[in-house]
Amino acid sequence: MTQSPPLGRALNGAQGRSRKGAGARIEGIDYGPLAKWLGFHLRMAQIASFQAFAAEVGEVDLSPGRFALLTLIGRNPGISQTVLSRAAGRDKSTLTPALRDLRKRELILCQRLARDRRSYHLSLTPAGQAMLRRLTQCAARHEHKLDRIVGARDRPKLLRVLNKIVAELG
Amino acid sequence: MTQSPPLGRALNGAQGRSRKGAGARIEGIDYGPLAKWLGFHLRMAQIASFQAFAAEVGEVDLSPGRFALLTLIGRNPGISQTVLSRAAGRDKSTLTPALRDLRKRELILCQRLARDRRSYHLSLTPAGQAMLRRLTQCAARHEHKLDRIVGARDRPKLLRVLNKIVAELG
DNA sequence: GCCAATTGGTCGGATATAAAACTATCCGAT
DNA sequence: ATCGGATAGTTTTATATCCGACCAATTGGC
Repeated sequence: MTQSPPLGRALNGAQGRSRKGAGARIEGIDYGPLAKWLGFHLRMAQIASFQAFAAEVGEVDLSPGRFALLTLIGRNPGISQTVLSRAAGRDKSTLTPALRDLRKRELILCQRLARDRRSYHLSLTPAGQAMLRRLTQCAARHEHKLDRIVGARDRPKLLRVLNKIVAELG
Repeated sequence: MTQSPPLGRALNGAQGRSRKGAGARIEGIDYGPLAKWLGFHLRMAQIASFQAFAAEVGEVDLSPGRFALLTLIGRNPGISQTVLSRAAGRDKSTLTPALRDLRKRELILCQRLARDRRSYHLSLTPAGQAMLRRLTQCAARHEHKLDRIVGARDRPKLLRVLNKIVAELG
């Protein structure tokens, strides 16, 4: 048995921050049933979105995946790693190296509380908050691009459908 | 600078075949701006879809990523690795181990033609065609699930939007 | 024809991810 | 109070992926 991608995987996640290939459909290729399958197109759209986001972030040296973590920690100070992993849709073991990196960069705080010394309480440092603000602006530009593509009218519907997929498949 | 995901991220593709966590939104968590961002939801939906597909495939020991490759090769016999990689939205270097595995399992044929001895002409073996048929049935079941979630009415629209994202961001 | 540029594929290095096994801690029942 | 099960994180192992560097074959300009 193997992994995925990341998809995705995902979207952001396990994919790279490539700017090269990948994206548009290729001329002269018969996609067969793939052309009609939502799963395949979800994957392709996620990859494209991820790459575009990475390009938007650009010089700021923080991957989209880390950005999602920062946002969730910023919004939920005191969150634990396990809950964070589920919120971000990743395995808890994945977070160990990611959070270690964020901690090393002084972007987050990992506090062991006396109350329960198994878990950590995660929170942002001031530097983390500043980084989050900066990235949030990049993300807003990226979302603006997507808005132009999707259209303001269809956007809420798209969000609803994606949510439904996540909720009912999970 | 880092990679992604896979998507997938993959996406998929680049994601794993997990069946565990990941999927539904978590109670009591404030997603903040993430809740409104298409990029994030694309990622989450792709991960959920990927995992559901992996569960559907189940005992058949072939990952969703390999399945996309088989489909594309089956539909485009004689395709080269580079074209295949772009069609599948992955880097060409990624295909080297994947195709080696498919070849070892006798599912595909890699022929060097005298015409241009750099490239391979890829095609399915009879076993590959049988495997593809089997997986196509799994995929159909998976798509049927998605159909129930998305609704037959909205499905074409969703496909169109996802396509547009891929086309215009690429 | 010859050499530079291009193209197809592979390799090595780095990161992301998941699953399973493990450690440490906590909690509940007896 | 103690022991067994549950919970939080980490580690280990295995894939997947990207990117840049590389090699081989082809092609085009001269």
